[in-house]
Order: sequence, then structure tokens, then C-alpha cells
Amino acid sequence: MGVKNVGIRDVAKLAGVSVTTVSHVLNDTPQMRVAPETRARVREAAETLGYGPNRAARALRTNRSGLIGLLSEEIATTPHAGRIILGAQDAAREHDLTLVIINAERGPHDAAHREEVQTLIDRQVEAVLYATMYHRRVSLPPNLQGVPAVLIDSTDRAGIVPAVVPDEVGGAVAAVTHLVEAGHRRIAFLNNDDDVPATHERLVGFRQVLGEHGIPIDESLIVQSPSETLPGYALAREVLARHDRPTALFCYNDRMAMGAYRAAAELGLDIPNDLSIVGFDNQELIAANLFPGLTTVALPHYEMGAWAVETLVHLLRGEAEYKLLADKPTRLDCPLVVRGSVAAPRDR
Amino acid sequence: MGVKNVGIRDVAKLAGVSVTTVSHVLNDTPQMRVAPETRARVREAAETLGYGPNRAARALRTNRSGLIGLLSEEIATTPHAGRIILGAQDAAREHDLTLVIINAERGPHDAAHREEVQTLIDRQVEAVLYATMYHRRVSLPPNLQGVPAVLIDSTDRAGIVPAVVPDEVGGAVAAVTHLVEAGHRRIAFLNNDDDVPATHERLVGFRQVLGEHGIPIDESLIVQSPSETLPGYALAREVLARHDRPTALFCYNDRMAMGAYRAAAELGLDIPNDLSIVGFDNQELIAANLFPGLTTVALPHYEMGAWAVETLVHLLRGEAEYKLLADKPTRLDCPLVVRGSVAAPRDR
DNA sequence: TTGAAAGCGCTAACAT
DNA sequence: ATGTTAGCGCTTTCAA
Repeated sequence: MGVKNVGIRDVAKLAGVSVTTVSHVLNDTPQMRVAPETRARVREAAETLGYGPNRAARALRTNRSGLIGLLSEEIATTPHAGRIILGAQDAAREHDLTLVIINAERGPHDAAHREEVQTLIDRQVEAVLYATMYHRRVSLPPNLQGVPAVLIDSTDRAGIVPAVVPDEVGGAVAAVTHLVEAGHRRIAFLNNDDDVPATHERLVGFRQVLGEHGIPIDESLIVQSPSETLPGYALAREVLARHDRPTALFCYNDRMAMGAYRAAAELGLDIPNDLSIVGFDNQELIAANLFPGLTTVALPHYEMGAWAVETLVHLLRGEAEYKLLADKPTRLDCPLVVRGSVAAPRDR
Repeated sequence: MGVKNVGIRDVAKLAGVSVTTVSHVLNDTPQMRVAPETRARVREAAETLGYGPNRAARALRTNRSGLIGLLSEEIATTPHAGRIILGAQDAAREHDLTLVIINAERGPHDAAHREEVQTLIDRQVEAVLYATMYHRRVSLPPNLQGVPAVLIDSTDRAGIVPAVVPDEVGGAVAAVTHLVEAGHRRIAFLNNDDDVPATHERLVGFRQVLGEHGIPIDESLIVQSPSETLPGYALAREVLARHDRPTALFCYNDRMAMGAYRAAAELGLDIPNDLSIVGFDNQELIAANLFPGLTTVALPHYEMGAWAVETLVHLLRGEAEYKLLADKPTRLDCPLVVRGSVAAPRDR
């Protein structure tokens, strides 16, 4: 029997007041002045009885379920979704909101997860968080109209829904700066070849840092492949086979970096002394288990989840404007996580 | 606004019947005979109005929230929790139940997650799923008494709550059998050194297979260390340095296997031709990204999640007996996932 | 085979 | 500063 059978009237009786007063006190109803002495009595009564509100009754009365839906792609595949959940959950608890999570398979192209959104709506959530597994642009399902929503790790093609995404440029800047400051000047960028924001923006960051440091950009050191381990390996082999091989590799993600580790091992190159490597994503399972540990850039999944709930709450309370937020996605920091894969280049 | 403002009375009006009848029809109330023709009219009316029940009202009236709590450790750290969530969710949806997930940090020793359970209870869940991140014995928090509960991936020290765990012995048997059938007779077991069920039971499976095949057990090939990449590496180096080195390694988990891969690479041993390796856990991020792909044993996380919800539903309906289930944990299959790390030994 | 009506526990408009 | 009371939308008992 979850919460016991104590109701607001039991508390009222014990405190010797009316249910109204109890309600006012327990909810801190604004503009309702209750004698401090009465407040205390009510609080105490509630405490001794172990009173907890019946959420169904409250929801019925106020027409607010206290539920927030989180639609997340591929919960099971990477820990990224987990961190979003965590961030969202902590923020939700802060506001006494309950998070209802629903998984969505990453569909063939742009299925938009109409059905999953509907499930959430049927559950009477007050708002929905829509989280994708990697930073991209999406078209929202039509039934998401009419429910307050916030996008996590993606932006709305229609530009109508508030969104929060990683600061990809900033992350790349942090990574490459780290390399440059270690003394590297010949740095290859093993980039992804998908047409997604991360591909373009990380490249922008890469160029920016070299530019700022007056390092000429060797275009042949910017190479692309699918962002998997094996293609990353192949790319690394290629780039490291050159007689003027780079002293450092900036990899689009940790999986490609994992491939680069293998390439280095096969070529007898010691990491970090013969070759420095920086990844992106901070996938613990990979980054922390490689040897030496992979220095990489963390995606702000936790923070995005928290930001999204926080924003939703403001939106629901009418304290924030949709248009203002939807206008331009909020970008959150991608901090560098230093492990052991970067050192000064052996010689100049 | 989520579900529109259509209520049961709107449906009643449109169908020309009473709300009572609508309720009976839409809920298929047993033993309530309604004229088929009326049923149809009601259904149609509900359909055209896009009616969906107000869950809060229903919950208030029936005193059943329709919520199931899932308390899971370390949601963010491994994909394992994700698969449990998925399984639980699919099963929950089947029964029109909503899953409320809550994360619990893995505390110092046996914090028992009292607070998280309370949060769930405060949310008025009808029952709770208690999932740990690895197979072990737990002491349940006292406030979990009185709420129907099922344990996932752990067993109750008090033996009072139904539980579902992986069939560790079976998984080890599958792994080692695979090796033996490939022709291996000198197989090392890189085991974990924690005192958890998996450690003991996988060893049981290991011995069992060798025994069944009449292969003498060389105790010096059974070695232990913490189940991380680096200790796995060290163990592998050690065992592979022997002049009579084994032709195959059975690793306690994929992380240790990852360490073994590095050891093999450093020793110039080709996997799988010079050395076969089988892991455990099927952590995609590792197993699928190693080269060659790691043959390993999958933990039935999805299945355990689904089983738990299914069982909870039976329990709630009074269709199943607590004692029967709590008596002995249910063990679910750990299937072998074949990738590319096993081949016949080079020579006998 | 169908309908009328009570009431689940709470909030809030309206008294006092 | 505190109390009375109507009703949120639904299920379910009882009556017809």
C-alpha cells in the first residue's frame, strides 16, 4: 500500500483545522496567510501521520499530471542516453515532477517517432523531452504540436521548438588546442563523413585553432570515413604511412580513436610518445579501457538533460518564451577529459 | 493539451447511452453483458471523438496508479541498465502500465537504496523492480516491505522476494564448449577475483565442460584478478608467457578480454589463429569494436526486465504466489554471441 | 441489458 | 485567518 491511507482530512483532524488550511499549508499556497502557529501544527500533524498527497487526486483536480515524458533514442545502445536520463531525472525531482521514459528505435530515416510521442501523450504527460542519440536536425512528429517540448541533442528543422545541443566547435577547439599546446604542429583530423552538424562544426574548430596559432593547414591531413573503429583504423594506417606523418591525431570520436590505437600498435608507434591522440565523446567503456587512457572530449549529456527539464518547467510556468528559446539552440560546453594519450612530439 | 477534453460523458452522449455503459464497454468489464450493437456504437463514438481515459481519475477511483517503479543502479555507466529498461518497458506497455525509472548510485557497500525506494513509493507506484548492475546478493531496504517487488540480477539475502538472474553456469558452459568444440584442450580461465556469484558459477561451468570432455584441468591455468582491462592484460601476459601456453582464453568479462587482446598483440600472437578468446557480457562497445570481433556470452538483461514485469503483473493479479517464486531465483539463458575471436588451434 | 448516482482525495472559489 | 463545499472524470453498486 504505497502511501498509507492517511489523507488530508486525517491531518486536518489531528491538527484541529480544516482541510483547506492543511492544503494551503502543505502547498505553500501563495497569498494565503496562515498563522505561523497553525502552520507548525499542520506540518507536525502531517509528519506524525506520515502523510503524503494522493497524486491521482491532485492530478485530477488540478489537471496537471506531474509527469514529464522523455523520448530517447537507443536507450540500450550507448551510455549517452543514460546520462541524459540522469540529468533530466535530477532536475525533475527538484521540481517534484516524475519522468516517464520511452525508448525509440532509431528508425530508417526520419520516422519522427510519432507513435512513441502518442504513447506519452496517452500517459498524460505535461510536456515532452525529445532526445536523439547524436546531434542532428529532425522533423518533429505532428502530434508533438500542442504539447510543450524541448529537443535534446538535435534541432528542429522548423525552428519552432527550444533545443539544446553540444558546443561542437568549442569541443574541437579544446581538443586541438590541447594538442597544439603540447607542441604539435602536424595534426591530422580523422573526421566523420556523415553530413551531420558535428562533422562540420568539429572541422570548424579544428581549422580555427590552427589558424589562431599560425599553423598552416595541410588539407591532405583532413581525411574522412564512417565514424567506426575499422574505418578509423584504415584512415590512421593511411595517414601514418606518410613519410611526413603527423605527430598527432584528432579523431572524430572514440571509436575511430580506438582504430587509430590499433594502427599505431601495428606500426610500432608508442602512444603518446610517438603519436598523440585525442578522441571525442568520452565513451568510458572505450576511452578509459584503452592503454594509455584516451584523452577525449566529453559531450554534455547530463547537462543537456537537466537543462531541458529546467527549461520545460519555466515554459510550463510561463516564465520563459518559446520563441526566444526556439530561435537559436542553446549550446552547452564540451569539456576536455585528459587521460594519457597526449604528450609532446618526440622531436621537431 | 495532451488528451483532448473529451470525457466519458461525451462518448456516452454521442453513442446515446449512459456513462456506465461506456465504461463497461471500454473496459470490457467482465460479466457485464452489453448488446453487441451497443458495444459497437460506443466503440465507434469513442473512436471518432479520439477518446482516451483520464488516468488520474481512473487511478483515484480504482486506487491503482498504473505505475511501476524501476530502481536501477548506474543507469549511465553501462548499456546493461538500458537493456533491462527496454525489456521492462515493452512488457509494461503490454499491460498498459507506465514505467517510472529511478537511478541509484552504487553506494559504498550495501546502502540498499532506501531513499530511492521511498521516492518511488511517494510516486505511488504499485510495485517496484529492483535492478542491480551485476549479479549479487542484496539486503533490501525495509521500506520495500509492503510493496510488491521483484529483483533483477540479484537475489534477496532474506530469500523473500522473487528474483531473476542470469544462468551464469550455463553461459560459461556455452563459452567453454565453443572453445572445446573448436579443438582447444589447453584453455586458461582469466577469472574475476570478487566474491560474487558470477565468479564462482562461471568457474563451475568451466570445470564442468572440461570434465565432461575428459580434459584434465590444469589448475595453474585458472587465474584471478580484478575484472578490469589492465589486470586482464597483466594476467594474459603472464599466462601467455608460459612455454606451454594455452591455445585459448576464457575471460571473465569483455574488459578483461580487451586486455588480453593487447597482450596478444604485444606478443605477436594472431587472434584467432594463434590464440582464441571468449569473453562474457557482450558489451557491444567493446566486443564489436575489437579486431577481430570478440566472441562472447550475452547477459539476458532485456529478458530479465521483461520477466520481472510479467511476474509483477501476475503477482498483482494474485495469479502467482510470492513464496513459490521467491524460493528459488529464476535463471535465464546466457546465449553465446559468435564473432571472430575463436578458431581451431594452430597445431596439436 | 442499461442507467442513476455515490464518491475516490484533493484544490480552490467563495464564504465567514 | 480559517472553514464550507463543489466538483475534477472515472468506476462501480444498486436499481430498474
